[in-house]
Amino acid sequence: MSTLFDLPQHGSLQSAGNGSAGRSGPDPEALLNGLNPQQRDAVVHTGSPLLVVAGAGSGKTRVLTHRIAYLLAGGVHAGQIMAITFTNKAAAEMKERVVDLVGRRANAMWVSTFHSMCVRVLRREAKTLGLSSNFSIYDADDSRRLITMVARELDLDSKRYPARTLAVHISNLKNELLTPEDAAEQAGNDMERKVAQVYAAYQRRLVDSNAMDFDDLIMRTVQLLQGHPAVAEHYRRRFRHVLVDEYQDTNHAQYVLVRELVGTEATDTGVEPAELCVVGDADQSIYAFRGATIRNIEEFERDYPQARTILLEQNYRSTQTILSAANAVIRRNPNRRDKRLWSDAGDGEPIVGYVGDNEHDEAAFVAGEIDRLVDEGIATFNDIAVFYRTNNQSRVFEEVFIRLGLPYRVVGGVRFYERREVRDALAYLRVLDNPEDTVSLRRILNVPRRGIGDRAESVVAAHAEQERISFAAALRKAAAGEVPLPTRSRNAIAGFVALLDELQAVAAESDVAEVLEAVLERTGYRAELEASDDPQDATRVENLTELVTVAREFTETRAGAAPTTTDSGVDPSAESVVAAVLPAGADDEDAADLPADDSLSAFLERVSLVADADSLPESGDGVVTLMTLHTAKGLEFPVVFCTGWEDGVFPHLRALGEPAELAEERRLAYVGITRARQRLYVSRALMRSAWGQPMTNPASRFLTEIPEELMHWRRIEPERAAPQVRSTWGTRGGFDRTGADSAQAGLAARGMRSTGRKGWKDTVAIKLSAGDRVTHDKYGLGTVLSTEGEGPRATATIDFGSSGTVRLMLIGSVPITKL
DNA sequence: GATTTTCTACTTTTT
DNA sequence: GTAGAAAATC
Repeated sequence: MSTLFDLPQHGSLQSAGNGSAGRSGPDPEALLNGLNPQQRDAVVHTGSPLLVVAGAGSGKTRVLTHRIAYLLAGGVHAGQIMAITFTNKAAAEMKERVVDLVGRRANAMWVSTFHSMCVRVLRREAKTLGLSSNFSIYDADDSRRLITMVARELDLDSKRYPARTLAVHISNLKNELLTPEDAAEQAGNDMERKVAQVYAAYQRRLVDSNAMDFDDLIMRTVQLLQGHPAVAEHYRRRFRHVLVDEYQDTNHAQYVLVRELVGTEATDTGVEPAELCVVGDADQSIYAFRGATIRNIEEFERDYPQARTILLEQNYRSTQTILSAANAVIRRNPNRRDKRLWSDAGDGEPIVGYVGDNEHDEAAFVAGEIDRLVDEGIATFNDIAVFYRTNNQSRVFEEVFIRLGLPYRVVGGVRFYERREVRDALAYLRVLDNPEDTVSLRRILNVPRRGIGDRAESVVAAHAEQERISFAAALRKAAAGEVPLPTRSRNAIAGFVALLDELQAVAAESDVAEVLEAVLERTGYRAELEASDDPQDATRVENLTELVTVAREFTETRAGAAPTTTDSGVDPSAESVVAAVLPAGADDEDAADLPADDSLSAFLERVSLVADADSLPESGDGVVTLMTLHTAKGLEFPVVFCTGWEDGVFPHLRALGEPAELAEERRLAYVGITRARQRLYVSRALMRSAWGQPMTNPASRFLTEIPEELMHWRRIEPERAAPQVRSTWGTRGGFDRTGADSAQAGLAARGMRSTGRKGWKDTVAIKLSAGDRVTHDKYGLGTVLSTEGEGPRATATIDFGSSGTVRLMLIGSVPITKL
């Protein structure tokens, strides 16, 4: 069914690749075949910095890979090229495609994620920075644990200063390249002062543990380059071409890193700035919440005054109908550079809309429609994807799909490497690899239970602090009886220390899989799970077995004479987890810098940096793909179902009052719409249970932003608005009342609900102020714009989004709940 | 120190 | 509805 979209673009890629992959290198001109004029410009541009603004489906990857191939064909050595992506998958794909175009010599390029690239540099330059090259890499969970410990030691109220919040703040500071001292200096309120305090202690503890978190990897590389001109010059001399993908997702630290790598002017020794090419689309920036700043792409021309900008607006993916919808939605975002995607693929099918009574009805519609499309031969299961805003929305679909026997696969959710058992097992390995890794050590201290409780742990921790020794050292002293502890605790600790020594001995002479096996056996971890009658524990055992397989594959691949490509020797049917962990392109000239002789370190680094192991199903599995909108970025499907388009669900509740967040949600809608090639469905539900309670949600404002003429409504909201509901909550019918009347109606509804929850009196009066978010039994979700008057005369003007802006009296019992 | 119970707070998440 | 943490109890 994809014939409609088999445009010349796709064919020519193949021919350029196959025709020119010979040893002598491809003919540069052949690489331009089948490119449109803008793409061609981007490929051949030389000299000044280049920004390629690549709309969805405009052939961004083609431009990048062809540009690299073109450079290579023009005499640039592969070793002079650095290409940076955000995911390992994107890196592997890019390398593979360049290899297809120019052959194996492309393997000498550095194509990696920001983080891998930094690890590589940091390990190599460890001496310069005075750190040990076998540092551990802490992920978000490790770093949150460490922050919890630090906050507890500082006696912070864990309610007022939750570890999560502290972690976010510290991460933001690092993304802005601010040190603990900077943070302390500019702290303006209580939270910021505490954050600065925690940050300082946390950073000290990281260093003590010989560890870096993800943000450190970037920040410390920047510090390295800025603080050591000779090092910076070395890399600048070496990498003459730097390419950055998904530039809209870079944060400030990454932006500075790129600038330092490339250089802005010639060095004293005459090294000119490298050539920079960044590719991205501000409209697809959906990671601001992780620190990405759209500013970097918007201000590129200011950052690099010589820059040339090329716009790619021709889309090779979707029908014009789909693109028109995407354009119409994204146009509502303020302050954006206007960009209009167009296609010559024709209008295609209208966008199908559906309004379900509830989420089950919505899911049933989606399932039924999928069934029909496949039945009628319009699509295969593979062609179809279902998107939702949050992971928990997948459940309804799974239920219906199972009931109807539709094959599906949920992408994302709890990832393999985030599972408790996997992390526990890896923590053991990490302690064996880096005994100073306090977070991992404390994680496994009493896992499985061995009689070392909180009490004993804090005594040891306090002792470590007092004596200014590491936790590991204090633990050994405790085992030797040099720390005041009950005998029982002391014995337990002694047993644990002996166990670690024993495992250490195994680690010294075995490969990773064997060490892992020894850990699972000798700690009794596996035995405990096997003895359990909790069905979840059976899955845990399976996951651990899977982890052993991953380790074994890893060792085998490394042992086999220098693998040449990412996919060599990998059973295509093997779990994606395995594939993701295998060493990628280990045959470049720098392989010697890597911890090649130490398979444990190498394995741990791999699993830390390749956490997106549950990667996407390869096509051909014959399943429908279910995923969040975020996960969908970068993918495409012939048929796409965008579900849950309700204010409060999508856009998410938390974004309703914040213009910046709302804009990001809208970009998410844009991403979702533009994933579809031929058919797009958009649906919502009138009622949906959230947090155990049924909620009525108004239509998503994004839904109303799609021009009516592009839509074909399969089912719309019934005339009488909200349907009769027998539950103890909700409105009774959609009568068009005045504010006062609706307050009366709400009284009844509210009363019934309230008795069940917090009692009647609570609901009689409500205090609101501008910015508050509320739900109204009739109007749904809204944001308070302003309040007027006091006491019984108080009123509030509330923006209910698509339900309009309403002024309500706040007397008696308005059917309003403050969120 | 372990186990059970209660409470609470809920995005998205490339590394 | 549920997972993770804190508090209460054994």
